[in-house]
Amino acid sequence: MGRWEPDAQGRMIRAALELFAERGFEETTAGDIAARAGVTERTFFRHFTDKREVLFDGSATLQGATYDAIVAAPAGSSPLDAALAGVVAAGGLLEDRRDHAVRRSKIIAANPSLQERELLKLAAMTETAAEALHERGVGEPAATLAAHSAVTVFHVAFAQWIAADDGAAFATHVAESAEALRALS
Amino acid sequence: MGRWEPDAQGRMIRAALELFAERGFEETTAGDIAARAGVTERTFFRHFTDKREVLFDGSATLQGATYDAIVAAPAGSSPLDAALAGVVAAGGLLEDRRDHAVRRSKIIAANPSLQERELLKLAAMTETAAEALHERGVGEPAATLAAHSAVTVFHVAFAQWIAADDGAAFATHVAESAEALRALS
DNA sequence: CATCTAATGTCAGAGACTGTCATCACCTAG
DNA sequence: CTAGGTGATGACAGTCTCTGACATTAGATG
Repeated sequence: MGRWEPDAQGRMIRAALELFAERGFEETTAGDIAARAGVTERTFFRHFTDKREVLFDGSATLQGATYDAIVAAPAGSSPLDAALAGVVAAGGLLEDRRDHAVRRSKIIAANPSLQERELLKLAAMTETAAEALHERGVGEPAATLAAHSAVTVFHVAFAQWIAADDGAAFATHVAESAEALRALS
Repeated sequence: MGRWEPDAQGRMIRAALELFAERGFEETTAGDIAARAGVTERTFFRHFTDKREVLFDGSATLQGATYDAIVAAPAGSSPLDAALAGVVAAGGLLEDRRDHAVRRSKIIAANPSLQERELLKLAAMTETAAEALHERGVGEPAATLAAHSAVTVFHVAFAQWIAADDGAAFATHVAESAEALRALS
């Protein structure tokens, strides 16, 4: 258990979210976050590789869920359908924390350097999805293209899910965006 | 005309490319680049908003070419075809500087923080493409999805164009990737 | 009680950027 | 030909991000 106050990482994440919302990302120093969490700046950088990373703690979990769902998709699924099953699973993890996602999303939207980091995480998600498709026996370039398409759908569906306030499930937005994508060709 | 030695910006870009190739991005300081270019560090940051930006000078040009080509695409083109015409135009600008593109690409591939910046530029390209499609009367979400798809094709085609050494035109790689993308649905 | 270990604290320092003011090189008006 | 005017650069101080090295602490273990 915690030898000092428990859950230092969680405290820092919450402190960062508060401070970024109050004053903005650039106006908040790493030392500010650490102080509010009751630790030193040095401890902050032991838990997070850089100041931005404090907002992207759960991305590894999303990636893992995506990978598992793609591998576990029904045997007859097309590459695109399997990849879409992956992003639906990722969306499911966000479902019960929508207000947190909204707050976080606003902060990111207000800062280009945070958008960069988000794009990097989405790129990692794309690579993971492509690997999962390889696991299913999908070759190149189909795997990479299907992964890109699915993550694009995730991206668009996420934006709609955040913007809409109608309580529609994430999976519904995914289905709609996927339908629109197929209609392009 | 130049009051001091002319083309300070060009000198810094070339110096940066050399130094990043010689020692790596992180091992090169902004002061190193400035010194090789014959200016001070302060002057470097007057020309480039940050150290990474020195590698992304031409991206605005690519964006402009993409926008223009999409708007100028044949009247009957589908949204996806128009968007693809845009990325083919962007690729055309790279065509006669392939070795430069290869060197730059290697440096970016070796550094995550540069990949972030590249993803941000591709995202900007996506937004530009979507705007150009709006100009053609394409609505949402079709415009955004077609833009994403086209930029994905650009991304994949670029990687193949860099990797392949067979002198195939950029447009050929775009056509192949686009064909594979359509085959998904 | 002695020891070991994981997490934290303390301190010093390099490097990325920014603000401010002086300076310089060329251009133009008179 | 000389007196500004202008835009780019130099000089310098300072903040913030991030890292390395070493000491300290609280709890687990024997």
